[in-house]
Amino acid sequence: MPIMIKHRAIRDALLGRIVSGEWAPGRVIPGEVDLAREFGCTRATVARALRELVAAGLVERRRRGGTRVLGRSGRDAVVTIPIVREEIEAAGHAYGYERLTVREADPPEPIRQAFGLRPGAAAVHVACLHRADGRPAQVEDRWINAAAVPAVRTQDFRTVSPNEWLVRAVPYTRARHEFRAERPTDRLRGLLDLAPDEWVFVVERRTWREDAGITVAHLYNPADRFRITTRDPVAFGVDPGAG
Amino acid sequence: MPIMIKHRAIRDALLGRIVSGEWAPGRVIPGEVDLAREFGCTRATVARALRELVAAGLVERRRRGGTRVLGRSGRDAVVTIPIVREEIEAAGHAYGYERLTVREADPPEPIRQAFGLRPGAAAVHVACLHRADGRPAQVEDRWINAAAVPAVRTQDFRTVSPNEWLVRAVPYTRARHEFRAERPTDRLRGLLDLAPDEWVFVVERRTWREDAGITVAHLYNPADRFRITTRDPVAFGVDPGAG
DNA sequence: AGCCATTTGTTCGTATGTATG
DNA sequence: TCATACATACGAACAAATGGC
Repeated sequence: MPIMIKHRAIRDALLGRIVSGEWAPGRVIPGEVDLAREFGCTRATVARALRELVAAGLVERRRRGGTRVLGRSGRDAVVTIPIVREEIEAAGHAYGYERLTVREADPPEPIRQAFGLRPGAAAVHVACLHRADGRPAQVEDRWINAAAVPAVRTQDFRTVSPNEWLVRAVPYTRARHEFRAERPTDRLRGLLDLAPDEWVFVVERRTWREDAGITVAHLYNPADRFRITTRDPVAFGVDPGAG
Repeated sequence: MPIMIKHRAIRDALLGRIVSGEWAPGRVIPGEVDLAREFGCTRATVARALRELVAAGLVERRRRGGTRVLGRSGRDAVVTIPIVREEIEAAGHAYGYERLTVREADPPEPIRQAFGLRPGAAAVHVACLHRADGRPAQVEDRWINAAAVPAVRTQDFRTVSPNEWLVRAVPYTRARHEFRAERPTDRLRGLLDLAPDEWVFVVERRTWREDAGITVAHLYNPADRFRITTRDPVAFGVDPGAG
């Protein structure tokens, strides 16, 4: 049993009063000096505990106004974007990778806009197929901004998937994702071996480095065997470790 | 122009060195005392800046081992679970609500397990339909644990949707979501006025209070006109406010 | 509108504990 | 073993914002 870490104990004690309803949303809780006296520590320690509750979105603080409990609209959640290779191997299946096509070309209009490229500027397009025990699991369709990532021209992606190459080679500063379901094209239906009426679950991933677009990827998954799950954003609710 | 806040300035300076690639993943960055000397402050201030980078998942710290830059697998993102009424009104449509059924009954096995209920224990089931300008937008199918939320028996949900009633009346401590696409039942196809081959995008939401399950909801959306988007978890990358 | 006490926000310097290479 | 570097905490001081008189 680890010894008690004060700021964490305080944070958890306050958390308990909030989730138990003892301190209802809207209520102003005692000030730092009062809490410091109650818990037998200095203001700085209480402040640190409160700062974590702010980061978790549970309370709001204002000078002079004190610390107020927020109502949890409770709509924020954290998703871990799955990496198909890891998912397949974690499930105990054999991972298979096959590059379908790679070419340098003029990207279509929506992609060009995402990259902020002028017409005629070049980009690299890669399509590939990921398998689990030989069965198609995901089609990856990706554009990479050749201006932002010159090294992409030297890659043929024959054995390394663009996904894995990019995370290693190219740092990015922003990412955005979109989840949706789509009617598959005939090509997708064939590649993924879909049931006649089956749709695809699409994960669209875009990354930027500062303001320059790096890549736009469409990850097509058979909707019958794909899902995305979330977890709570308040990490310390379940894991007190990350302080 | 706000005056410089040291720990924030330091945090951003370090962030810049990381995202620019000057400090590549795997590299051990200078220690707290060195950074404190460089930035002209005390160790505590540097430590606070570094703590935020840890929280953001950009670096890893170990006693004696120092602070190491992490490769961004970059898979964490934040989703805001959409509330159908807000989405519809934000889009400038008229929101319509219709309760379909409400009854107290024995929940099916998967729901019972989620609630941790013994067979025979009662729960309330509600089904309702949300509309945008009269057009069906979402079917909400929900079980509520009557043991954990006794007040649910007094509600008929004729005018207030279970969603909005719950967020007001029942605090929760944990939530989990799952996104997937499904072949609709005939009933759903009719209710949502789906195209003949159209699938539904399902948001499954479960909430708990401590260890007691509160509710399991299935939100069925026409896949043709529904999507979920994410944003970056590193708040200070775009908004320096949340320190 | 303006003053002012209150409360949070930031930083300092110091001290000591703890994991670890 | 032991020096190292992070981790926690203290007490003090001043700055900045702001709600209420």
